[in-house]
Amino acid sequence: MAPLGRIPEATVARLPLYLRGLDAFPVGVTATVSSDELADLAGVNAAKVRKDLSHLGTYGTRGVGYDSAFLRFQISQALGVANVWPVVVCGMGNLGRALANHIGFTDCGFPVVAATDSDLDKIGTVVDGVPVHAPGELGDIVHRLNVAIGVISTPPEAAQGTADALVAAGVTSIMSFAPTVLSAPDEVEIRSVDLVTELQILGFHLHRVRIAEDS
Amino acid sequence: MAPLGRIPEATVARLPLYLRGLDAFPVGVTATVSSDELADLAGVNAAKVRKDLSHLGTYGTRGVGYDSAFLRFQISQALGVANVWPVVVCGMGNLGRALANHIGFTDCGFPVVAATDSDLDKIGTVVDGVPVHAPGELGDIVHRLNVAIGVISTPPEAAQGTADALVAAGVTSIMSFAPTVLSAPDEVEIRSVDLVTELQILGFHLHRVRIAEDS
DNA sequence: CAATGTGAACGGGTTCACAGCC
DNA sequence: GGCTGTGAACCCGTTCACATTG
Repeated sequence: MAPLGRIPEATVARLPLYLRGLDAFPVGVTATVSSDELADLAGVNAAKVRKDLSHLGTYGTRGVGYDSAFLRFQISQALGVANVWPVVVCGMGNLGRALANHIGFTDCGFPVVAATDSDLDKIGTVVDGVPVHAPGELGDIVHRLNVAIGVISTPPEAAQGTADALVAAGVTSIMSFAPTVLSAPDEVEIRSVDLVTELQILGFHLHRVRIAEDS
Repeated sequence: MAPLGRIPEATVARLPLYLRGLDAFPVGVTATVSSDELADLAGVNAAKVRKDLSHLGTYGTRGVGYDSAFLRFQISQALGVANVWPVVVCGMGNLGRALANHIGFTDCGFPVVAATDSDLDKIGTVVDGVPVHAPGELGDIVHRLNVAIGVISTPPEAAQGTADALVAAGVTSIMSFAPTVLSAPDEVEIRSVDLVTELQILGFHLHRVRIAEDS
C-alpha cells in the first residue's frame, strides 16, 4: 500500500542522502538496489532504509530490491527537487560570500539570486555574479525575485533583525549561520548551523576522554 | 544529589546555548537566573533547562533560581571550555578559508593552527595567518602541532581520503562540510554539516505547503 | 531463497505535573 | 508564593525479527 501520510522528519532528513547515494550508485547490469546496498551508500542501516522508503509508498520487490531509477524518481518527487527555490544571502562577509558561491555553484535548484550587506562599499556591486543590495531593500528583493529561502550570515547582532525582515517579507524558510537563537513565528522553518556550538560539542567529547585518561 | 553520570547527548548539545545565553544575560542587581529566563535565552522550554542542568549535578535554589556566575562556571567545567583544541582545516577553497577565518576569529579555544590544500600555488603560503601545507604533510602537522580537531572542506572526492589521513594521524574529532558520507572507526566523532542536504530539507517543506495550497 | 514490508519491542528524549524546599 | 528537582507519561525514532512474496 502507499499510505503516503506524513513523512517523519527523521526520514525527510535522510532522503537527500539516499538520493545522493543513488547518484553514486554504479548503474550496473541490473538496475536494482537492495536496502543493504543503499544503507552502505547513505551510511545508515538497512532496517532504517526500508522503513524510510515504506513511508514514501514506494515498492521494492521482495527477494530482489528496489528499481534504482524508479526509486530515484520517487525520492525526487517526495522531496520536490524539481522545484527551484531562489535564495537570498544576507551578510556578504567571508562566510556569506563563500556560502553564496557554494550554494550557487552546486547547481541543485537553489540559485542565489541576490545578497544584502550593510557595507556601503559592497552595496551596488556584483560579487561572484550575485548583486549586493542594502539590507533595507530586502522586502523588495524578496518580492521581485520570488525569494523562498533566506540565508543569514550576518554578524550575530544583526541576525534577529534580518530574520524579522525576512519573515515580514513572507519568507518562511531560513538557514542561519549566526551564533544566536532566532525567534520567529511557528510557521517559519529555521535551520541553524552553529559552528562554535558544533566545535564545543566535539570539545566536550575530547574533554571527556582526557578526563578518563587522567584517572 | 550530584549524580554526574553520563550526560545525555541532547543535553550536551544544548549546554553551549545555555552558556551563550548566560553571557548575554544582563548581570543585574540580582545574580540569579530562573529556568524560565534561561529557557528564553536559549530558545528551549523551562522543563528542558531544569532537566538538563540536573544532569550536571548543579543546584539552583528552589523558589529563587540559579546563581548565574556559578552556573556559568559549572557549564564551562562540564563542557571543558577551558581546554584549547588546535584545529587543522583541510581544503582551503572559498569555504575553507572562510571557516578558518571564522573559527579562528571567534576566539573560543579552537585556534586554527594549520591548513592543507592540494593547490600548489597555495602550499607554502600563509592565508589569513594560517600556514598552508601539502596534504601529504597532514600526519606531521597533527603531531607537531597537537591538532585535536580536523575540519574537512575539501571537494567531495577528496573527503574520505582526508578523513582517513586524519584518523591515521590520531585525530578523533572531525567536522566535515563535504557532501559525502564519511566512514571512520567508531571511536572517531564525526559531525557533518551538509549544506545541500539542509537546503533540500527546507525545500521539502516548501514543496509540501505548495502542494497543500494547490489542493 | 533472498530481500522486502511491518508489527512489536525498545530506548532516548521531551513534556507534564507535582512534591519539596526556599 | 515561587521556582526547582524529578518520577511518570508520552512521543518519536530505531531496531528486531519474522511473515510474506517474487
